[in-house]
Amino acid sequence: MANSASGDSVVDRVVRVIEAFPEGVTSLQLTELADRAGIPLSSAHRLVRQLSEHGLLDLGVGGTVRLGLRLWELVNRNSPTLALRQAAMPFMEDIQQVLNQNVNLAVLDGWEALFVERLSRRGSVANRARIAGRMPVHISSAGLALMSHQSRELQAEYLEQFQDPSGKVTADVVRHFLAEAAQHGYAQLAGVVDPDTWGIAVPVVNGKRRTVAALGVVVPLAEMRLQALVPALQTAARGIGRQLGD
Amino acid sequence: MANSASGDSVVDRVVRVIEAFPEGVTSLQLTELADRAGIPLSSAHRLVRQLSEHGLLDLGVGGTVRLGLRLWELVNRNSPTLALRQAAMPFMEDIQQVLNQNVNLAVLDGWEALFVERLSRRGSVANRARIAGRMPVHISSAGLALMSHQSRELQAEYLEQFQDPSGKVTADVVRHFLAEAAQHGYAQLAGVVDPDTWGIAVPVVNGKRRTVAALGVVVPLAEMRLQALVPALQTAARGIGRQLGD
DNA sequence: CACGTTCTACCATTGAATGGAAGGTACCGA
DNA sequence: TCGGTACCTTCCATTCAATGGTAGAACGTG
Repeated sequence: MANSASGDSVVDRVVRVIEAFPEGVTSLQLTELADRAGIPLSSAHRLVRQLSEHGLLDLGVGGTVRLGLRLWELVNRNSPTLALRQAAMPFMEDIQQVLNQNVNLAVLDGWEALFVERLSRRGSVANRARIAGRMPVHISSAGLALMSHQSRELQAEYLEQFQDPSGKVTADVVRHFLAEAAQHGYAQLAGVVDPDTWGIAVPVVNGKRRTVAALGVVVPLAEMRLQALVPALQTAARGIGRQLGD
Repeated sequence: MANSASGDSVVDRVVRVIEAFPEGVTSLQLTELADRAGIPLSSAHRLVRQLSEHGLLDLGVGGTVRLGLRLWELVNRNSPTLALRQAAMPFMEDIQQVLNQNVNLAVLDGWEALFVERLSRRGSVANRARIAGRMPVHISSAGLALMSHQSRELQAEYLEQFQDPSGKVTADVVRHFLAEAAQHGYAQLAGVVDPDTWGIAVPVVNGKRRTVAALGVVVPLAEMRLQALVPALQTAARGIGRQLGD
């Protein structure tokens, strides 16, 4: 026994500690954290204490561990999506005002759409699609809008490895969706979380003609009017793209 | 020379790498990063590569280093301020709709107010007070609102160490501000970034009667109407506090 | 084409990280 | 009141992972 019996580096462990928090959980007991991260308690304790001395974690009195405010601050100040979000925010507010629907902004990460910003429909009670949430490409309008405007190579690679865990969707179906989205310039899809809602998303293209994000809305089926929604979204998306430069 | 000639641990270095990004800067060259973090280039390179393999950083082709999307995702999913922001968001939108002013939400971290959420006034061009920004307690209405409702001990400790770098404000002046804020139940202060604006903030109190946040607005001097602003803020703040529980 | 700059890879050296064990502390139910 | 359990925290001899000087590769530039 010495520098890690399990053969992982300090960096590995730091990552595992941060990753150990289940989605939406903000605090964990030290023992549970050590357990989840697969680190011996004494090592976990030392590591957590070190990190909390730097403010990346917050080790409370009874062994309660939270992510540190300082970490949140650093990440949000220097976030890779900072410029995107700043450029998009005013346009997203426009959409929110004009259409009065839930508006969201997503980027592609791996084979998933990662939602980086969101504005709720005024008066809406629950806002399901949380910020920093993920959705697989093939079951989100944002994902389809993003993927349908990527390079042929990336799309091929995506379709190559595609496999729907539930077995409901085949690669051919997805291929069809992507082709349709590429042709129309927007993607639409029946809501997954809520069957009575539809998602519509359009690509956001930067100065280099690269699709860097998708701007979308989630609307109740009853209010689904493509003729009204798509032009508004496309206009806003073009505005965002112009702000981005690059 | 061996495990760090400078005598710092791996954890120290991981922290310094993340902290190396200046405010608002999203990408850094490897050499500059190593320089800023005070780490030998070869070590920095190895460390960055390890972190980027886990997605905490993103090491681009030409040695361009960014914070990783995964880090942003993890931090925002499990942020210590998640519950607070979720509880506050609807009320902040109410304020935005009713008063049509910049609305912000801050927590106390050290002797500074850390802004954790923000909604811009509709139609406002520049949104100065960035999210994840900090302001010293004594020159922000949010800071004063927060500090004025902390325990006597903490306030004493704060005033004890207080020193204004610019030398314009004395501890006695701050003491007076705090007393006033505590008495009135809100804090007001002339804008620091912009002399023609005023900040007004009220404390957000959770179920345990602990002041956990401050809800505030920034208004142009011409639209400064305490009679209208304070009751609205206080009502929203009580609503947030009720949602919080604890 | 030579020079400066930056990124990347290698590898012998060594002290920082490891984790079992033992000491605290708080809480519970009998 | 008292044993029992379940945490958190500290200690310290062992040892292997991290270190960083060095050198090569890949640029761009005057």
